[in-house]
Amino acid sequence: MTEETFLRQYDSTSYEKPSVTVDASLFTIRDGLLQVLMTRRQEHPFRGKLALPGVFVRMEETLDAAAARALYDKTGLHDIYLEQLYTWGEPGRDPRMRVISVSYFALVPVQALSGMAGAALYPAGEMAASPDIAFDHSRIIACGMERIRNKVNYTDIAFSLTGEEFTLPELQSIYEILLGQSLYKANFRKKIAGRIEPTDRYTSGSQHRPSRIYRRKLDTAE
Amino acid sequence: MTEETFLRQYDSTSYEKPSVTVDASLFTIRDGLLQVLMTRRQEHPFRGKLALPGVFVRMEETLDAAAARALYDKTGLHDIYLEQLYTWGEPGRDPRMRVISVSYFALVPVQALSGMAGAALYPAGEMAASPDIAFDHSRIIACGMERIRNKVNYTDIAFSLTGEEFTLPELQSIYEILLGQSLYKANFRKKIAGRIEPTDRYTSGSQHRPSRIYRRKLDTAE
DNA sequence: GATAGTAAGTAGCAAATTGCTACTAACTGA
DNA sequence: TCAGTTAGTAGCAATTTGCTACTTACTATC
Repeated sequence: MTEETFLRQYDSTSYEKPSVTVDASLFTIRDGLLQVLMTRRQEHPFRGKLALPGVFVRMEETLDAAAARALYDKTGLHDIYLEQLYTWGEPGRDPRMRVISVSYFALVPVQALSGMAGAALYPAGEMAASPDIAFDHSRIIACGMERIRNKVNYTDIAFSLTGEEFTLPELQSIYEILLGQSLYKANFRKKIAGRIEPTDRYTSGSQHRPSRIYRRKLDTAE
Repeated sequence: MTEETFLRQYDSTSYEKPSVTVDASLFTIRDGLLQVLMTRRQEHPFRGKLALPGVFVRMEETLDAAAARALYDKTGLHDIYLEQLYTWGEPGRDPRMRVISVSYFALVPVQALSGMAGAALYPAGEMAASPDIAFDHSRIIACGMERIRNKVNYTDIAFSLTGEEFTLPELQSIYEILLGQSLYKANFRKKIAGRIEPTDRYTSGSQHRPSRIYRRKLDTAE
């Protein structure tokens, strides 16, 4: 059957349709590790297993809005960095019915989650490798981690994981965790020098040299 | 309403669901330009406008399979480079009903399309900029071009646009077209040297120095 | 068969970036 | 004051990139 034939015959009420959901992986850095927000399922299927927050897409709602809603329901957070990741549609990925899931990933500084009692964060690396996660959510997390790793070097997503103000050791640590490798201090500083600006303040309280506090430079038209 | 409540109440038959389609942009290089396969719509909506090949996803079919089917219907080609691009779900993108479209892009050497009378290829740049394309397919094409441009440098997707054998001037031209900039011959050659291997043959018939024919090296474990 | 035209292919230097080591600076606690 | 610790800087070597200029190999034409 060609596409034209199929379209001509198609009637939006007469064919069975898949359900569409959005699943969102919210990443943050805590304790020097990339961690991901997960919920424990109360219902069949995969009852008792960890899963990503997800919602069914409403008829009048954009996909982005559905993803934001899934995270808002769990965290109370608005306006966080959110990006579409990949769409998963394997028949059988949900044993109940055909479900097509549009996945998203989000990045927030851990401070933003402080109210949540930190309850639902789990190390992303472990989640990506665990065989004991609901649905195909383990693969989704792995996919998100890979996407982040790829984008760190040519975008500013790392800044989504800091507060407004940060020190360079903090920022470098974020880069290192996302990339999974250590970086040379001097080179790192040269590379990001153009994207940050110093404040005149310094950290204090540590028992070593204080570090200068920076903020992001919103591009002064190069 | 929280997610748990929503899930508990959800019954796969009682809610209205969006339709799910797959739209595929097949790119190739012809006449020194990136071109994309399009069809002219025979039906409402956007009758007479150019659109990407697309199909409704069948209940028992993976998304990848649906994308392959959409292209097979138009080209007769199997086993081409195919990658998921982005999922478009804006309510109103199809005036008939809520349609969520998972887009894919494909890359094929133009020789593979020879049988098709080349009928349906159009310059991708123009399609991406044209306001007169069906649905949001113009944006999808723009998104595909951008993805390709980003991936050229850190993957081998460019090879999907050559035949089995190629000359270095040909390959360089593909890179230049995909990247939208010219490259230095000597540097280009150094960079891809590790990923190709020479045959002992050369082109002939041109009225200048023949170029050596290469093929892709399937990685000999570095 | 010499020569002009053209594109393939190579050499090699300059500039920029990256890899890496080693230093100096600023704080605290003993 | 000194030891411990981390922040921050200097600077060289190695590699990659930007760029120019050359040599090579073919055809067509005089």
